[in-house]
Amino acid sequence: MSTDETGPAGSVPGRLEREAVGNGTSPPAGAAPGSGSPVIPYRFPDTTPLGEIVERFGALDPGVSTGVEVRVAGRVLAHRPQGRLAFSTLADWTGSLQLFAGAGFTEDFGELVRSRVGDWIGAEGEVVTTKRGELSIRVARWSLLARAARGFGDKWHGVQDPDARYRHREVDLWANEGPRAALLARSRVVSTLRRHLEGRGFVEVETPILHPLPGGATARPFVTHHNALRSDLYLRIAPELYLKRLVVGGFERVFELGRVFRNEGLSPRHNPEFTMLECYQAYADYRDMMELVEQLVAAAAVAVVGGTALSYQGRSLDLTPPWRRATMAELVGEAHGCTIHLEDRPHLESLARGAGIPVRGEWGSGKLLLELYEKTVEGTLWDPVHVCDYPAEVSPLARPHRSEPGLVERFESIVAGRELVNAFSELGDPEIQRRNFEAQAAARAAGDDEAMLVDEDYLFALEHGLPPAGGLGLGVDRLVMLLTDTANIREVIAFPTLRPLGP
RNA sequence: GCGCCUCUAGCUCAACGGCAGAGCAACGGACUCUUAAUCCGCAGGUUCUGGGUUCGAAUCCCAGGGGGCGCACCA
Repeated sequence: MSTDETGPAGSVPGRLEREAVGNGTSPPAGAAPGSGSPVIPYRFPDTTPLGEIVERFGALDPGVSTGVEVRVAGRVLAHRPQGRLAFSTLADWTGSLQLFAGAGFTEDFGELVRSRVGDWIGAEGEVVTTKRGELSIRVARWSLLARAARGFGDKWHGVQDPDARYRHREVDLWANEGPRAALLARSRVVSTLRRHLEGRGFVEVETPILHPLPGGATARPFVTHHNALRSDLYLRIAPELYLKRLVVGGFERVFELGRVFRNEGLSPRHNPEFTMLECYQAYADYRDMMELVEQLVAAAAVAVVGGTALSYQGRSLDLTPPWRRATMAELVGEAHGCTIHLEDRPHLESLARGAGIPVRGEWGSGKLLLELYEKTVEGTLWDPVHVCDYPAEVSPLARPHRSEPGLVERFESIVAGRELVNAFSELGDPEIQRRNFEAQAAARAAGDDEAMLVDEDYLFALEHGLPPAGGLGLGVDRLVMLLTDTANIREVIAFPTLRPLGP
């Protein structure tokens, strides 16, 4: 076998046969060992994308011969042999086009007739229209590029079983319409975010994924172990602290687009690993971040759907800047028809009990306000809102509000009832930061296993001076969900986390 | 982690206590303009797994496994 230049796929047809266990398919009878089973080429260069051909020739009259020869490659999505003629639908990632073959003008016509849905094929021929007027390639020569030994699902229904779709995404991508569009949209979103930030002078950086201490968010981490260092490390729950250390180091505008990992339950809106955009801008505050969020989201929307007004899950959604800005206290007051004062704890407590929230004694009035907001307001917000001015006690990394005691300059951007962005005027005072960390550590000691730890390296960095800065974190998967009108986060992740099969 | 629903041929689904079936795919054949091509033929099963009830279980019960949704947690 090692001397056979056609390689294993072409030289050992018997192997194909043994591996074709799925649906009982096997090579055509004509491809028995030694009797000329097709030779798979190592390359098939200089092809024209099918979408380009469709666009160039558009609508022609029936029965036209253009005189233009093209070379194309793709996957057979439908196959309609008809005696001494055969029609196939070939698709690549730019579009699809019909192949038109005939015994009188196509080399190896008999073999082409035996090709199957799912096979990869390269072909050369003239661009024509058939008698019925369909743009086609009149195949003169062709080559099998890969044999599909397994099927791609039902012709009408594709593959519907979610388990099969997510476990075998390669099948899903060919068998169903939506998934490929969703992943391409995701790519456009990421590319747009990156270009937009670079256009504003931001520099993309990469910070560690293996953290000696989890930090930058309240979440349970994944733990792993480094053998040579003989120490446990944590997969990052947020890049925040490292990015701000870069700002201390003089990187005035930084961003990172990357995966973070949180050891929490799965749901249609939560995957254990997800993509977050975080950026930090020196000399800016949280109001500047609101403007940045609006421009980033609007740019992504234009890139994917062509505008900032769209439809999500049957409801219209307008992402056009500027977005509404309201404080958390205002929104909670609106919902309950009263005025909220953070210092009026008995009032907050009675509202919470009225809303059926189990109030815990150790909660401060800030935590009470946050609970009220999350349980009674957040899910009801639809069009975008920047929810501003969070309680200090639930925001250990944000800077105290310039005029409102007990609050910090923090906002979350809520779109379609869900948190899309979390952002602050960054806390640069190392003494306040140390006190906040210590309060978190105390909560952790009291049993809150999502509370933060004291990060001495981060405090050391702050002691060298963090300039005034605004920072934001944006959930990229959720943004893609909004722009592709999908309800399940797994639809916009190529290979979502699934429970492993087997014993 | 808890609750509800679900799992039948490669795929999409019937059969719902009484012989496990259809369409598509695949395989063999016919067919010179098809479009979900059509027509003829052939083959395809641990009904997710293991127990139980019953004369008889895909169907009812119990346990386990995968998935979906909801709750909790969170972005």
